[in-house]
Amino acid sequence: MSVALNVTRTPYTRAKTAPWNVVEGRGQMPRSPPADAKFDALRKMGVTIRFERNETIFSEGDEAGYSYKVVSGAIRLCKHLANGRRQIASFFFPGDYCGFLQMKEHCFTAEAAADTVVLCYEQRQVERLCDENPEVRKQLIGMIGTKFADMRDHVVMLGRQTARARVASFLAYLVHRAGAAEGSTVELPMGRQDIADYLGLTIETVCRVLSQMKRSRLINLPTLYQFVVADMGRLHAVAEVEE
Amino acid sequence: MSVALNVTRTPYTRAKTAPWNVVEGRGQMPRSPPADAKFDALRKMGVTIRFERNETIFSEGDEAGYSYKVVSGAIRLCKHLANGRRQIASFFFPGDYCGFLQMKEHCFTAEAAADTVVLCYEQRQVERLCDENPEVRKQLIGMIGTKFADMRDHVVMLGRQTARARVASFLAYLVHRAGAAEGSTVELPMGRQDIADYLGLTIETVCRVLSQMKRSRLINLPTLYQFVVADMGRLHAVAEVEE
DNA sequence: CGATCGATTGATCAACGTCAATTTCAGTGG
DNA sequence: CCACTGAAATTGACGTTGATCAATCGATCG
Repeated sequence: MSVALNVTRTPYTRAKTAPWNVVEGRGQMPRSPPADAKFDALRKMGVTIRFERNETIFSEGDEAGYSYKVVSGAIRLCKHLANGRRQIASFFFPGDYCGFLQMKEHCFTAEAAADTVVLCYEQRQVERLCDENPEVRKQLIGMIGTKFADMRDHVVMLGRQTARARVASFLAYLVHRAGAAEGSTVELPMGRQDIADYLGLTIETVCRVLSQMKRSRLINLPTLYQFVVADMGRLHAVAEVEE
Repeated sequence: MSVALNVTRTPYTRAKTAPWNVVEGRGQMPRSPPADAKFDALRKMGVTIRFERNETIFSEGDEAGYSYKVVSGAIRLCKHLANGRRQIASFFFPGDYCGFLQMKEHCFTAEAAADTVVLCYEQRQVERLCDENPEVRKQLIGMIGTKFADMRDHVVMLGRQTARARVASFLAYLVHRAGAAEGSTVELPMGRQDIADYLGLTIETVCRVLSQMKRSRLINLPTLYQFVVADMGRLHAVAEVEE
């Protein structure tokens, strides 16, 4: 799967292919709220697997035999372009279901954006369960709908927002997903390059915007992988207006 | 739904709200292939409606009581931003199903991008049919999967492609959807502003790129609403490499 | 304590947006 | 059929945002 690229800029940390580390234990449950309802019928069939940051979960072109539910960490779904660039189409956070009904093969690559624990399901079983159980079906369709809405928002962001607005939107989204209040510390599980590749920017631009937001006391960055929003109102203003 | 905007640039042709023109006849079938299989169970319940270019089909915030199948023309699904700009998240072409399972209200606006005929279904009935008939369900889920893949490609385009590459990708997509061969004339049902709003560019940039492609004999533009690709290989090269 | 990798900052540049004319096109009425 | 009109498309001149290139910083790990 890995192709020799004639890259001009520093290549990404090469995503390692996972040796399929099956973990016996059950990972701790998500920090975030995305109401989990009960997905128990599925959970019973899931196998817990741990991935290190940058490990590949599946590659574009692989047969789509499994689907995943994130327990902790984060998954990035991305496409590697011919010129050595990357675009991340989605992140999956704890509670998110990452699967694709009726797909023969994956058209994107999934990698761990941080050290990540997932529950892994056989696709066939998910589909069977879906056929049999209308409740599970509703759940799953609901999730798909949510992802759809998220992706449309992503499209709007990429098409029409400035760099500042994109970063602000992203931070606001993370705060929302974490169910955090103004002033509380929120995890930023992925690296700067991942943020850039999600927002359609360069890592330098992301850094500059974050630094500038920090200087203007809109946010604080206690560590590389955490942030605090001082004023959600202002953050939303930057995210939405920013004309 | 229409809000007074303090717009600086020339406003779009104001989308007229449809007086719900129910048409008795059946529109001519799509020019394009998107293998229709059979959707007959649904077709029976559909009501044919005609919309003029720029008529609103439904607005963001409306109750999601109906779904639509495009017979001819094109629908744009878009978001109107605070600063008077617009981003189109999807186009729906003949054969496409535009509907949203398990959604209380629409989070995007749908408008006719050209004079358009649709089949309109009651959402409740679609869902009931979906519950009862596994075949219809598979069909629908398959369509959703296809739209998902399209949207991911859209994200990649917006995030990582140059203006030239975006226009080339879009034209290639239309050729593909039309099932057209190199050298044959393909319809470009929507206006330039719609193309710009889909590609995340300005109308001026779209015009310049199209003109330049015409000058370099990559494409021809017999009328405003038609184009011919001289060399699909070159078009794909521009769409994908374009580093 | 050095080495390494990711993050940050600065200087410069090019792609695309903005603003401002035309030009073309699709109707409409004589 | 042709002149007139308004809307959309096109083209040009110029400015701004974010990309590129390059150097430095800072944390983690032997």
